[in-house]
Amino acid sequence: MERNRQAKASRWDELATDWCPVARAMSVIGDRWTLLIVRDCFLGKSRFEEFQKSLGVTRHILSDRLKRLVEQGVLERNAYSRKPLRYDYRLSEKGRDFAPALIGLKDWGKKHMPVRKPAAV
Amino acid sequence: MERNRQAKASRWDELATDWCPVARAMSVIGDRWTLLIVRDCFLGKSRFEEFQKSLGVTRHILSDRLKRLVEQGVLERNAYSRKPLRYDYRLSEKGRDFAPALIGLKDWGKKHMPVRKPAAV
DNA sequence: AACCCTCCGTTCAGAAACGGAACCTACATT
DNA sequence: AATGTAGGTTCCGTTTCTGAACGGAGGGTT
Repeated sequence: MERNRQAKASRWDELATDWCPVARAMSVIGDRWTLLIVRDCFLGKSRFEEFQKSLGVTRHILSDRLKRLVEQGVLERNAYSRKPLRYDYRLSEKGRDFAPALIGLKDWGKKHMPVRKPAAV
Repeated sequence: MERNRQAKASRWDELATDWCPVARAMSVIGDRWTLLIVRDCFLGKSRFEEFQKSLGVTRHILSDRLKRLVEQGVLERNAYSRKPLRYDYRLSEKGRDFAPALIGLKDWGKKHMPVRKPAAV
């Protein structure tokens, strides 16, 4: 019943209590997908299927990451339809405050990670 | 002999060719440790053992991440001792340019991820 | 009503990544 | 010769992720 992610403190949860704020930030976004979900939110996406199509991540992981982001208060989940009960995910204040960091990453990527074609097949 | 990390393009390498600069940035730092190594570099650390003590990451993973960061041009590896051949790792230009993003993350962590004691045992 | 569609997930098996500990190499110290 | 230090590598078991299929609640179509 309880979150078994909580149950046994992994390296992830250890980061959450680190003295360094960067490490604590990484305890939320320190994986391949979470930050990209946040980015998609900044780009106006808000629904499960939108994220899934955009990222190509497995539904399983996406489901987990969204849950985590909501738990962490980065996203807010609310029903946008009542008849077929459907939820979407939108940035909270905490999430919107991520903008500067995201811009920093964007600028760095833009400057230092030029797109290179995958080696010709 | 060749890097087998290269051999089969995993999800990681796909990110490196993504249209979005944030995604490309994540292809470098999108894991639990890499960014923290970079942070340590900003804090003046430069040697394997220093990183290892600071992060508590396994030597195996640390070794891999350092190699990756050097390949990516974020760090530069140079021999600081010749007699017992020893290397250290220092930020390149590309690495130093990471400062704004790092500061963004630090500010966010500071504001939104208060240190909470690990639940009392 | 029977059928198919959409949305938001969950389940399962196999593959990849990670963690912990021991080991290795090269030199220096005692 | 034994011990220590720095920078890794190897081995192996555990955790996490992927890919693909399945579920279930509702809607729309015929």
